[in-house]
Amino acid sequence: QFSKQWYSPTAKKFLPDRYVEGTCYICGYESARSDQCDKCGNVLEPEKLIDPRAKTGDGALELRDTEHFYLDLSKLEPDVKKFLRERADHMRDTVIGESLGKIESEGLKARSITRDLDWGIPVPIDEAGWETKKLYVWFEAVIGYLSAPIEWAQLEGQKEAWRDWWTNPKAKQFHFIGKDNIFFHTSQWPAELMGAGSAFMEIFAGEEVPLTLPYDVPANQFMNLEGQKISGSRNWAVWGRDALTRYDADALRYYLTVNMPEAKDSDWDWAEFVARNNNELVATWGNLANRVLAFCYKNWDGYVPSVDLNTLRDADRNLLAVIENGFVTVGAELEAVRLRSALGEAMKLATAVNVYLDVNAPWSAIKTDKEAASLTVYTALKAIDSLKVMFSPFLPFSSEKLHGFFGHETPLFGEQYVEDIQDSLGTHHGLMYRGVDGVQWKPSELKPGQKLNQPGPLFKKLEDSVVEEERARLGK
RNA sequence: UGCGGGGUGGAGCAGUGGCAGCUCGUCGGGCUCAUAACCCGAAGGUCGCAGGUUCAAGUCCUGCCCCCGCUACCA
Repeated sequence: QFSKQWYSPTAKKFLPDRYVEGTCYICGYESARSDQCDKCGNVLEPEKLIDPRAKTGDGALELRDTEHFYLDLSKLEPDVKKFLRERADHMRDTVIGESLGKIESEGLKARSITRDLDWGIPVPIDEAGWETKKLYVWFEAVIGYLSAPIEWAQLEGQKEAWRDWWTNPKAKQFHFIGKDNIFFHTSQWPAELMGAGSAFMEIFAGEEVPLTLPYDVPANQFMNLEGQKISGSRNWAVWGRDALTRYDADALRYYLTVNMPEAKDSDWDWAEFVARNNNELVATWGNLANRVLAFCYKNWDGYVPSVDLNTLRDADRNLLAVIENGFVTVGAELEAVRLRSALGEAMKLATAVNVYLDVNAPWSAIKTDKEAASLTVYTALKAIDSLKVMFSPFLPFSSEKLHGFFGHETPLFGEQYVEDIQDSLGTHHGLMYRGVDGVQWKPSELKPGQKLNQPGPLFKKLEDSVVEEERARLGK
């Protein structure tokens, strides 16, 4: 299909609309973008722009025909609608509104999948004129969701392993993205998959099997920084590697999770980071683990109290039942990708253990009734050993550390490592993971009398001065 | 302009037509195992604005205001 596009003979290339500005043919504003006038707000037809010029300074412009490939999504509109309606109940309102809601009000239109760009993946056509064109990133990048697992499976030496996700009807695929990419993941990529139907597997493996469609696209809104949009070029950012030189990964992960823009934009605020780290992560959870382990390590000579499990009191059993139920409630929130809520549920359980300790006061009981104190400490330890698992998706490093304090034989998590990979394109790094056997998402089976390792604080309290230091780094 | 999402105590959020909740902060009390951490209690809200439907509205309807995104041949 052909369309008109502004071309710069000087630069010998087509210019994206956003690089073209001129006089608005509606209100006369002289610095209108070619597709929309910032003065009067009207959407413009780029070819009607008066006195068009390149923002890049590439001389006079002329309107030329350019040919591109299109995905005729309108033909798949009924299929995409059906796909989204089937998922509307478990997908976020923001995502369904932006996808199904929009399609219902505006329809699904054809989209070009090639661009006049000098970088990117070439269009695989040998005719003159196509050598200057490239595949549009959102047409090809999403294919990586399929091709990357296939490559991974081959590297792992289990050629068929990728099929666990792609031809297994029980597989649930989740796409974690930002709100600006909702269309590509809820509509275009599913349309590509549905359009291909079982043809991909027929060509690839000689079987007529369809590929798995996405189950959920839990897109987040945006996170700003100290009230402004994050911008790498202006250094208005929190750089991961840099921040990790000053803060523990789990402290950053905690704040990112509780502040995750699941329903609306949120703001990274350094004062709030410090407050939440100190008042919630350290105080409620870190202190709980530390106070019980330290108390036990000191008074039971480094061992879990050797209690008879049949003598557990009602209060002990009740607490453990509440904690055990957390694997259901936290698990359900995780599955529904309500991560803030999942973490909040786990924190509530940590508070429940703090309350239990306050009521049973083993530091008093130990003076008069060591057996009772043993039961309380054992119960609290077992609860913490379970909570560690519930916190582990959010706070993997501290959970592993805590796991170590308990003296368990196998680690909580497997091992990540980098491997050099050789393929037809050369050598590149592959991020690999060697897992741990068995299901980890289950209540603790802490053995009475188990040997503990010397415990210590899980997290660090942060000084208030951090706030000014970090704010001073911004924008420089 | 059109479409989608958001606007709820000081801060951040949840809320399915039926007594407006949670975390933090604030104030008061308790405890002393713990990183001055933990526990209990209290104060604090005309749910963006204006109408409407209903026995009953934060929730449903209409209009308006503000913020963000999509409406891009940017990723």
